[in-house]
Amino acid sequence: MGQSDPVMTTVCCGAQVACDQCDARDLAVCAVLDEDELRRFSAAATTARLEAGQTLFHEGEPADEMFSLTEGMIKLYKLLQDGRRQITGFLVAGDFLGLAFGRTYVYSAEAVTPVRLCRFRRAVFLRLLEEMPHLERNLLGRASSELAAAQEQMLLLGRKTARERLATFLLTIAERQRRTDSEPVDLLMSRSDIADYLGLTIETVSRTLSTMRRLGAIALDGTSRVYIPDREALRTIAGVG
Amino acid sequence: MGQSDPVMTTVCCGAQVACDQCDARDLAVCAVLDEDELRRFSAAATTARLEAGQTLFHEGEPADEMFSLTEGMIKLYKLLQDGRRQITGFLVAGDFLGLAFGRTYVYSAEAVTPVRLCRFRRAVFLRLLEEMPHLERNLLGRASSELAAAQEQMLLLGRKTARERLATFLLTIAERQRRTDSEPVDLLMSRSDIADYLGLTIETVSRTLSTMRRLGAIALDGTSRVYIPDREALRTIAGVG
DNA sequence: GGGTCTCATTGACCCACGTCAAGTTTCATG
DNA sequence: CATGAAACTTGACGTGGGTCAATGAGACCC
Repeated sequence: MGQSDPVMTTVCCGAQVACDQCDARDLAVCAVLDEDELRRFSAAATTARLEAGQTLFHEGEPADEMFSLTEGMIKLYKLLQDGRRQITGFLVAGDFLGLAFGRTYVYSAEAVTPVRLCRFRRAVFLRLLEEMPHLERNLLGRASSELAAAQEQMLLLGRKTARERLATFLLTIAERQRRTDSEPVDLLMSRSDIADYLGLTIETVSRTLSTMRRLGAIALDGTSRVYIPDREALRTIAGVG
Repeated sequence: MGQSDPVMTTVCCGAQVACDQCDARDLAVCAVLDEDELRRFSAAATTARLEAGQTLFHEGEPADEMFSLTEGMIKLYKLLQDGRRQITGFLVAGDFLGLAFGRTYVYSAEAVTPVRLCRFRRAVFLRLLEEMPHLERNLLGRASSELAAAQEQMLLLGRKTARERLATFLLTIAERQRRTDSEPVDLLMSRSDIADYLGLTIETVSRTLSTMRRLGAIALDGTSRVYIPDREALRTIAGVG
């Protein structure tokens, strides 16, 4: 029980990660746990890694596991039978996924970049949830924020123009990366992912970004590095204060 | 403490409602409370009524109260400055609204039909939440389902055609009203509400319903009563199994 | 350095849905 | 049962963004 013992997760895929040197230690659900809780929590977890493009799980599969993302980016999406895809969110370090009280996953999850995650058996996690009220409160808070973000996205998908969608998207990413106006933003995901997130086609995304560049609202360095010289101007385009 | 005492909520607007004769008793969050908890819970609540069209709260206002809808229908929506509106959901008896860990409401809420609700001061409700783990679990389950519904709606708004949107909408309502194929479905909300929920215009909603009627996929009685002769056929149109 | 593969950009054209403008139905009210 | 007023439907037409196709730009590999 010495305070200096690193809390270790079970070895998996050759990757052994100590919670106290985990990038997401202060971002993820485990941030609300005390030392003893963290010990039990991490004992229940295994770690996993995925390469970019690998699938974590598919919509409709039995929801036997839940995950906490510690590194990298994951996209969540739903498909229609003919292949039309809607990306419902991009998750980053600290985000939790797979929480399902139903029996199956309601979306698919795929790595955008290489990722690391903590992995929990569903039943084990639900037991921990009952033992740790902090944890449950934290998850409720997360669910509540995600819901607010989902509603914001419905407004975007239902009522905004292509230009407003792109402006909103860039601002959201810029705020998430906490950069100043002069620093560039890294998109990480492809045009195809952006299109499927914003309810557009890759051509429209490309054209709209080009137009914004021509107008001086943004500058592009390569395909995924974006400079936003004046966020306030972009906010005006985004149609939201 | 006699078991036969009806649990009463505080009088408000002249409406006095006993929990044990409340329509939503088995649907709402209070369904998970034991008798003692219910007593404390209802002691913390007042009841309220709204006429159709009245606003419960506006996006951006301080989120000082939370509500449990016991009767009628409420719509949630967000606005852009120029008046474009996106309805993010229709709530019915048993649904909870106003849960916000942030300081302000992130959407507006307005009565579609006359409604009754239980009303809680935010601080009081959050205290009850800490005392009643069942309640917290129930809210987490609700938030989780709402999130799944929101993702389904993103798929609809981002990727479905007008016809698919209407078919999906009608099926969702039919399932919510738990009617058989031969019984009609009551829409309750206006074409304008349907349009703003599905990311369309009222003209497109009207035209699409007319086309579906001409094709025999639905029959209309007045403007808000819809017969669905063959749900499976509508499911095919909706583009989802 | 050249070949190839993938992803992004750009152009030409098209169509589903939006806009604008009449009708028409419904329903509340005297 | 008239009389509005609001809600809904229908038609004619316009357009934002989709589709299809060609071109360009990296990245990777031999």
